[in-house]
Amino acid sequence: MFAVFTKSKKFDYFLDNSAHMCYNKYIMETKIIDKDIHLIGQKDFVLQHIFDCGQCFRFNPCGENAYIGTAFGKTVKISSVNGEIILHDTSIEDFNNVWYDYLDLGRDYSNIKNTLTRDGDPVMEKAVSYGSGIRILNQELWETVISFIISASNNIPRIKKIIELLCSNFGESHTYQDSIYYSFPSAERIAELSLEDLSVIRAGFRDKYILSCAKKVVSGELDLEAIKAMPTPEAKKALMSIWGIGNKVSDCILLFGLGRCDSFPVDVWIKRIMEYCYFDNVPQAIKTISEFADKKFGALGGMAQQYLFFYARECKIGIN
DNA sequence: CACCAGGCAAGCC
DNA sequence: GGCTTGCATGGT
Repeated sequence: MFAVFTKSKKFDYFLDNSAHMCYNKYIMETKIIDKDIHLIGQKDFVLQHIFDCGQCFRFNPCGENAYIGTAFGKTVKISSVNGEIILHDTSIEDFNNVWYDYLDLGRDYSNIKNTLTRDGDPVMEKAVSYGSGIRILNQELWETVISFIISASNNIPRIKKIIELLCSNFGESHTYQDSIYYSFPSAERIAELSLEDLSVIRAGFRDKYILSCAKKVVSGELDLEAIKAMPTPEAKKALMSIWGIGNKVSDCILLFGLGRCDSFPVDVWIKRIMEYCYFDNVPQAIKTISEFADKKFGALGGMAQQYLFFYARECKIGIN
């Protein structure tokens, strides 16, 4: 005996006594038990691959096979149990409006991996096998801009620490599972701070970039919504007009905040692994590596970049 | 102590 | 245009 529970742009939900069942056109089946949403048969989804490949800085391990983090002002714990992905203590509304897109659940990563390894390239075969469950998160643009300004000449643990301090000091608090979490502070909130106020986050020389960027957004000189609609070259140019954002950081923002999957950011890790795997370990100019990647990976450059980045870090390739 | 970290801006030539 | 240098902070 089924009854229609609710209907969204992405799913039709049916009520079956205590459990809501639904089916989506993209592979997976979804089951809602109490306030937990179970993704059954979700392919190409490994929490460690998604949250430990340096694309986002606000999700952290939480016990065995679980991560907890905040995005779009909402906190969620995601676990992996017996092949099911469980989003804990969330709602259908948040799943549809936030987490479905954030986790990029509408994209077929098997197809992407097949395409990247189609030519039998042993490098991509290996990279894809290491990070088989990677998905590129669709993150909030403002947060991505500031996060990657902070990333410049920095290491991932410290980037995470600085962002956490930024949020806990200046974000808005909310409660999730009896603990307090903080949203990413708005441009308006940051713009009203002084450099001295901001010094508590220990961002070093990047503090002035953060402040300047926030003020540009608040004044309207920088319109992030307009950038979303721009073709990639124009969007990149607009991003690079921001103090503290250069070639590499803008490529990261294009990929992680603007969904431009062809963007191939070349950082020290990517430079090393590309030289090691494709240039006989001979140092190359960043521009050479970019052009090689664009030609080889084309529209899937960003995807390839994430598999390579994860692979390089897992294997410490290029380090000695 | 030096060197490095998901680079960038500014100052040179 | 391309190349060099200083930069805040924390870890090894």
